[in-house]
Amino acid sequence: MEERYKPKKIEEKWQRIWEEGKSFQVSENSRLPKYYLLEMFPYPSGQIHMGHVRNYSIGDVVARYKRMRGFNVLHPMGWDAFGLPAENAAIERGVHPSIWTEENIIYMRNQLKRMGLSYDWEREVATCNPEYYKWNQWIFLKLYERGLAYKKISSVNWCSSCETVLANEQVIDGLCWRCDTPVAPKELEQWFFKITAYAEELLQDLDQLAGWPEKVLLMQRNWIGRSEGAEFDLPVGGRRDLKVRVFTTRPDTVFGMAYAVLAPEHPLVDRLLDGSGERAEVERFRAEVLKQSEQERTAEDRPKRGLRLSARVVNPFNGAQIPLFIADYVLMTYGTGAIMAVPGEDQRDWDFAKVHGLDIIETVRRPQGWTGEAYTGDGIKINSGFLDGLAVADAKRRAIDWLVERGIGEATVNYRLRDWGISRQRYWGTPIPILYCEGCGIVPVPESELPVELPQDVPFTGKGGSPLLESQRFLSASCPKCGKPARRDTDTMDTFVDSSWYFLRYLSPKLDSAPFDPDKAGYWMAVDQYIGGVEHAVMHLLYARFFTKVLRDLGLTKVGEPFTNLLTQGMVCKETYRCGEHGWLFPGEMIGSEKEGWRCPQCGRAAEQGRVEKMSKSKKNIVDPEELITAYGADTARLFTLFAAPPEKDLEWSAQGVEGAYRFLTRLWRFVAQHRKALASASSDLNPTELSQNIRDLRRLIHRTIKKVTDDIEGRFHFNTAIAAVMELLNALSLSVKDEAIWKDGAPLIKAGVEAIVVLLYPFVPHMASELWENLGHQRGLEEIRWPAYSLEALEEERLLIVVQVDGRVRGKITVPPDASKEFIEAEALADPKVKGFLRGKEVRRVIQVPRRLVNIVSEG
RNA sequence: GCCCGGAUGGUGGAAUUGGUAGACACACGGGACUUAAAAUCCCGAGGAGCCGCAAGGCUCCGUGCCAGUUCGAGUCUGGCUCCGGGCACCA
Repeated sequence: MEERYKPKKIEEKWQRIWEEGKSFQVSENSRLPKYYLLEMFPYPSGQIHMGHVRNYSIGDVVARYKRMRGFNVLHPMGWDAFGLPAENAAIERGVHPSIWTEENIIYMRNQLKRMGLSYDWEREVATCNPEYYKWNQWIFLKLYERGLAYKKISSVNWCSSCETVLANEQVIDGLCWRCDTPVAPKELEQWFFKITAYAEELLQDLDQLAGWPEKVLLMQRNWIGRSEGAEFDLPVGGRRDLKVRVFTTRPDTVFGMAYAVLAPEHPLVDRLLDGSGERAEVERFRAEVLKQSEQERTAEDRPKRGLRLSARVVNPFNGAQIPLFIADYVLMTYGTGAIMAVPGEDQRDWDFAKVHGLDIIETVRRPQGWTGEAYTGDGIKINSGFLDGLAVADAKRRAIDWLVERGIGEATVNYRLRDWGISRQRYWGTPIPILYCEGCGIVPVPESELPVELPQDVPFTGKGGSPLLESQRFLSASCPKCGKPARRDTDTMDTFVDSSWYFLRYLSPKLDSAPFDPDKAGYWMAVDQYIGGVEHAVMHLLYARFFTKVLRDLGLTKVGEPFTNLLTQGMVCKETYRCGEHGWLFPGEMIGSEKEGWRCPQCGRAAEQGRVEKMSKSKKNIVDPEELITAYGADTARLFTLFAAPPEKDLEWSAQGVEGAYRFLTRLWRFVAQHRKALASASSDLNPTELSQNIRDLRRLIHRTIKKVTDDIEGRFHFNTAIAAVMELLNALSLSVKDEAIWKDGAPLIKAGVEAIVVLLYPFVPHMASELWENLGHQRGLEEIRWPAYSLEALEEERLLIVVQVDGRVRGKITVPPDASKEFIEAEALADPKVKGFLRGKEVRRVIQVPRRLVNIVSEG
């Protein structure tokens, strides 16, 4: 064994051994219980970043740990390979998206392999391969057959100069990111998946997900946004043929209705106009509203803008004619696109009524001393006709009954969740398998003709709509029904479609007769542990849950929830530097020094140290994992990211922290190298003669460390504290080996301690642990070794330290035998000289004991 | 704006169920080794103050801010401040 730790050499060695030995390939044919571990697959952007290093290091700990616990672990990896950056690279650098993507995958796969991650690479998938996206198309057709895929008009961000659709991130302050032209909405007919058909089930089933973080469940619940209420019609004054259907969650407040509001886009608005003057005003108002984002329109701190129409509507409950408005704070996408407004009991309506000088009628008695504006709490109904005297909940029911009896309304459940728009006017995605025939209309591409492949020969200009429109070969087809010429749909699918079922494709990645093998899904599903960034807490996870339910209803899998346990990891952050004039600076490009201060290379002015932010290219605070691995090795990179913070918290990058992780590994290496010979001759049995106190303490520490590391990995993924415990054990062993007496009687224990460290560290730093294990004389690799057990007997404390408080403040400490009685401990505590001092002249009122920990003596009432 | 989180020494963090705040590590300071430096090893340390020649001992304050519950609060409750994630075409 070499004296020096050479990570490059040993990491290459073990990676080769794992690869040649196919150590991590798994099949369904195992007597062991299955464990499906999944990490969110990366977008192949070019290089892995620290977020990936963190995500996959966490995952690999779990994978290797679970194998040691005797599970048949499926741990796959693949590529979320469709997306905008590839198309941007094509536009900016003239590389074809498929080539750019393929090169990135090759490079990044190599980087992941150099991290020593225990994937079954035989199962790798890339969503941009026709063998994969064929099944996106197949699933689309199944959804279409079931009425779960449909077309409707919706608006997109349109740059009139580039004549193209922009993604939200390509719109900067309302302007096109390429040409600074103001972006305007444009109405297009687009494909939607009817996720709302599953809204109730998606909500209900959250209750089954005990293994998900509470905050994610809450975010999903709020996103789905179920609200119960009523829908009913308001007749338009003097227009027998017209009525406005409104949705409200507060049917009990109908007697407080001061006015009604339509969304400016509401189709009924045009039919309510009186003359060209009003039409022009409405057009002007609509144009203003269109400039605002939905977020701006609904912001509670902005003035609510509205336009009063000449038409009036009738409150069916009391026959009152009330004003009708169009206003920005009512959205066409929620409810019926129209509301009744009750300023007394709704703050938005209250704000609006104040601005427009409208009546405010209170319909719920305010509590004593109420000073607020709109009152949304419970109470007794007033000013409400037949509802007077009822509580809010009863009044809601009575009001709905009243509506139902007269046939003008009904109880409804409304969701904030909207259908999922999947159309994208782009090239680098899955083509939507639909044809348009002049005679037959919309015709799905027959299954037998899938996949509809992306054509290679298209220009990438960033202008003029989807590149697919430029390919005649792609565009023209013949109608499968009548054989006449037909035109292909040129939209491609949202990339969230790809990632909504990839975890199923891993189960049979090469199958060409179905998206996945139902038998294999029966064995592997659901995913036992899913690990990825918090930023996916709502959308990706909701879409994947939706797809799983649809695939279940298609009879392909039995599970209704894809991910049993979820770990959402925090982001990787680092400090930033910027120049007042030239913006963000790379630490490496600054001039000057740490002592005299860093300066901007362009203007020489002092660089301000900005705050710690999420690593991103734009803020120039990225650290390339490649350099890290080259300089220190994969084990150090892994150890640092796992030790610096618990997984769910943000991780702050620290060059010194990396240095520290490396130093620990070096120290461990040196320790084993120095004592290897002595350890080799140590027997593995302890001398049965009486052990000294020091040796008994060391034995307890070893077992306590095994327990601590086990509990930290198993229960809560707190790898930082697990590693800290191992460090403590190494510190203790380092002291022990200096003690002749311990060597004499306890050599086997030192050996057991070193081996425990190596085995416990294997999930974290597998290369180093494997190399040390081999050097300790073991023939079988750690892949075949079981996780160590601890002995309860060895954990037994020989004496307990009890803290003694007087009136809640620590005043003394006593040591007692572990089986000491309450009475004994109380007597000892009261007898402690320091405690006595604090009790002098005071009366003991009561004594509180926490078993094995603490005594609190309360002296005054 | 709305929804969801977070804040603990000079720094990252620990304290798992309301019971010794600061484990482990980094940075720092001191010492050993060395001709010297690096590396390594050992020691110290939350802040303020007090007692003592010294070793050492003692007191108060302290987990973003303000209240509250409790014998006891980093942990629970209410109200704030600041920072971050998501908000439906980034993935």
